[in-house]
Amino acid sequence: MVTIERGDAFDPDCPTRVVLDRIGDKWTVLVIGSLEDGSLRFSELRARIGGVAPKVLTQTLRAMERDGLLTRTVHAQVPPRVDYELTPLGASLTGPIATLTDWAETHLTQILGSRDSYDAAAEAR
Amino acid sequence: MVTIERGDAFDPDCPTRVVLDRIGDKWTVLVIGSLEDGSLRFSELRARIGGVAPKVLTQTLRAMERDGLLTRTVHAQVPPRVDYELTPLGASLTGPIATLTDWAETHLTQILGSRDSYDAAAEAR
DNA sequence: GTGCTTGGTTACCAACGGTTACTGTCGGCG
DNA sequence: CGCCGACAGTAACCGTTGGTAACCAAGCAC
Repeated sequence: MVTIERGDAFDPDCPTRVVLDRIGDKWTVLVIGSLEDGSLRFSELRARIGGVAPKVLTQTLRAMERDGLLTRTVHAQVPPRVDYELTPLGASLTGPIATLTDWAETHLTQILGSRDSYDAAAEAR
Repeated sequence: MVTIERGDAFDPDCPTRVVLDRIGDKWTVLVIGSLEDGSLRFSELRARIGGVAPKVLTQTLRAMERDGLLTRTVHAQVPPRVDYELTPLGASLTGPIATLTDWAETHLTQILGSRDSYDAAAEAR
């Protein structure tokens, strides 16, 4: 057996890397957080997530749709309306992501502090 | 109190974004995984993590050191020796990351399948 | 002196993320 | 009739970033 020793993702050819890349995408995380409690339309997502350019949001949404994390529903209306909604697969990601954001919130001050002292030391150097 | 509505990270000025950015970095995740069970030297990390360029590894390690996730110890030896080791803060990240990689491994086939059908549909279009 | 090892740094380059501006469509309004 | 505005993007451009290849410094063995 080839026991890939717990991590697996250390092999650049391992597809888990691909998944990690997607999860690692900043916007993906924020989109999932935004859709956690219901579907939203494009412009609502844009407003909810501060500072995202439409092109980038489109790219992110398409990639997520491709990966089966969300569904894209176009309503043939006069002002076009497109709803985005998490699939069960996408919803199953909210758990792990919540774990991560919890960690971030908990250790935020610690990190910022460490960063300050590092910069101060570099300054003095 | 300013209740930032569960997510917080939706404000681009919120420092949690910064933390998410770091966590979202592909290499950071892999470095933490590599150091999980003990310190490693630069070249060991390089070998362990497939496909990382020295420059990028250096950047990643410096950023992590700055954030207090790991310590960098230089031994004044003839062939220089530099050891990298997780701090308690860095080690506390292994939990959340494990959650994520577990998810990735569990849903990998599902994602890959979704991706295939999406591509097939696009092909036919 | 030359070569070897380790741990990087320094050009250099392509690709991607991001910003701004523009498009298409249709209803409504003047 | 003709123009405007809303929505959901797309197009063109451009700067930063990730990545590659080459080089450097220190000391010891030869």
